[in-house]
Order: sequence, then C-alpha cells, then structure tokens
Amino acid sequence: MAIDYKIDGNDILLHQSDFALDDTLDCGQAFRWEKTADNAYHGAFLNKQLTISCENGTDLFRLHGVSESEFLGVWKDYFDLDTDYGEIKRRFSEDETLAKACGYAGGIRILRQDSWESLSSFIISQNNNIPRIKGIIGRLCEHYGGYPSAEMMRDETIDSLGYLRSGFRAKYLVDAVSKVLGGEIDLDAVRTLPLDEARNTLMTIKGVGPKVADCALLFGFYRVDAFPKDVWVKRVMSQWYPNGLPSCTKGLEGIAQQYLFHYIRSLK
DNA sequence: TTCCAGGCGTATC
DNA sequence: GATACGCATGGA
Repeated sequence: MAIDYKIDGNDILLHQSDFALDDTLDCGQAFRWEKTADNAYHGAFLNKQLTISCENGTDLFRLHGVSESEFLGVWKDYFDLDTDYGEIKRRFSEDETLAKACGYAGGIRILRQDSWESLSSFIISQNNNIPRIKGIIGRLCEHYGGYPSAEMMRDETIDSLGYLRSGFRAKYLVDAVSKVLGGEIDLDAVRTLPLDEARNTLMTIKGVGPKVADCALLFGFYRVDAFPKDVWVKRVMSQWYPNGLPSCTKGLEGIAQQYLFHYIRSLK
C-alpha cells in the first residue's frame, strides 16, 4: 500500500485514513505529545521534534518543517503508516464489543516508539495516573533537553532523581539504567526474542512486572501480540470477555487492547 | 479525610 | 501459586 503524500513548501502533506491525532497521541501509549492551542500536536521521537496538525478534521495531515527524506526515514515508520488499520478493524469488527471500540476511536495507530523511552516511561507509569506520568517525564526531558538515553542517565542515583518527584519508582529507573548499560539487558536482542523470553528478560529489572513488560514490548518494540493487562483492561476482560479474547484478535492482541483500553475509559 | 492511579516487591501460607 | 499489604506523590 503506497503512502499518499506530497511536499507542500517546507511541509509534508499526508493523506491518511484510519488516523486521528487525539486517538493516537493522547491514548496512553506515549506521554510527551502536547496539544497546542491551534489543535496541533508537538512532540518528539528520539532527538527529532515534530509539529503535526490535521486540516479541518479531514484525513489530511501536515507535518510542519519536515523534509521528504525525514518523513520517509523517520515519521512514516513512527506512525506505522505501512500498516493497514482499516483491514485490522474489519477483522476485529466480527466481535460486537470490538466493533464499538473501533468505532469509538477508529484513528488509533500503534506508534513505533523508542525501546528505552518506552521501557522507562512505563516503569514510571506503575500505580500512577496519566497526568502525573506526563509531569514526571516532562521534568526529566526538561532537565536533559529531550528524552535521555540510558547512557545519559549513567550517573543518576535515587537522590539525583529527586527533582522528578517520581516516588518509589526512582530506584527502579536506576536499576533499569544499570542493567541496560551493564549489558545484562540487550534491548536490541529483546526485539527479536520470542515473546515469553522477551518478557522474562525485561522482568529482571526491578519494578518491571508483567504489565510494564508488555507495555514496553507493545509500544517500544512493536510486539503487537503482547497484551498488557492494567486495571482498565482487567475490567474489559471481566465485563466482556470472561472466557478470553475472541479469535479475531489472534496475533494482534496488543492492537485490540488499545482500542478496548480507550473505549472503556470513555464509558466512565 | 480518604481514595485512587496504564503495578510491583515482599512476606506469608 | 495465590493472596495481602505497603509504597511516593498528587488530584479528586
């Protein structure tokens, strides 16, 4: 499926179905996209910043100040534009609840985020709420002028991270930095391990249990068969799927999870 | 004031 | 292996 875009001055103008900025950038998978006063979003992937806006609620998106090579080399993959979410939603819509969930937030796409940022962000997320997660990550990025690599955080201690006000999670961040830099965890190797081994590897980090590991795998390693069960998804399962997920989600459980997570939160 | 938030470590059985 | 409890912080 070819990507439909054109160059418009200094911008890229993208024609893209099954994509909405609110659904994708404010659905709890990424924590440092900010909605600006004019309904655009400003955020970053690694050290690349981006402002993206939607042209009047259409399926036209403007990537401001982005060259064609940067679009094709960075943002096309980040926004997962090679995946046909229309096809995935048709498949999911065999199931009545998933049909409603896909209808509620049909513009969700799974972002292909950085593995370290995703892992450390979801360590911060545990027993925490989304506004406060964003606050902690915002203070971290303000301190470093962008999201820090594990290498940049080499000398951090529980005390030096005090300004984050991340509570008991600071010691978990320190342990994650230590294991990644010490070679006990090779994030590139995790990418290609079988799902169970990948989970078990990440879970050797203090503060990384099944849920944080699955979120990191889904959002930071694009392991779309990982199915993170947080408090909301546990409600989804007991309310709608007491006997397990329907078979139409097989292999794409993580994508189904994101539609369902967003949907059940909207009902509260 | 109490409860809760995209959970997990630890103790205990 | 299951279950109970504490944990930093801050908003509701």
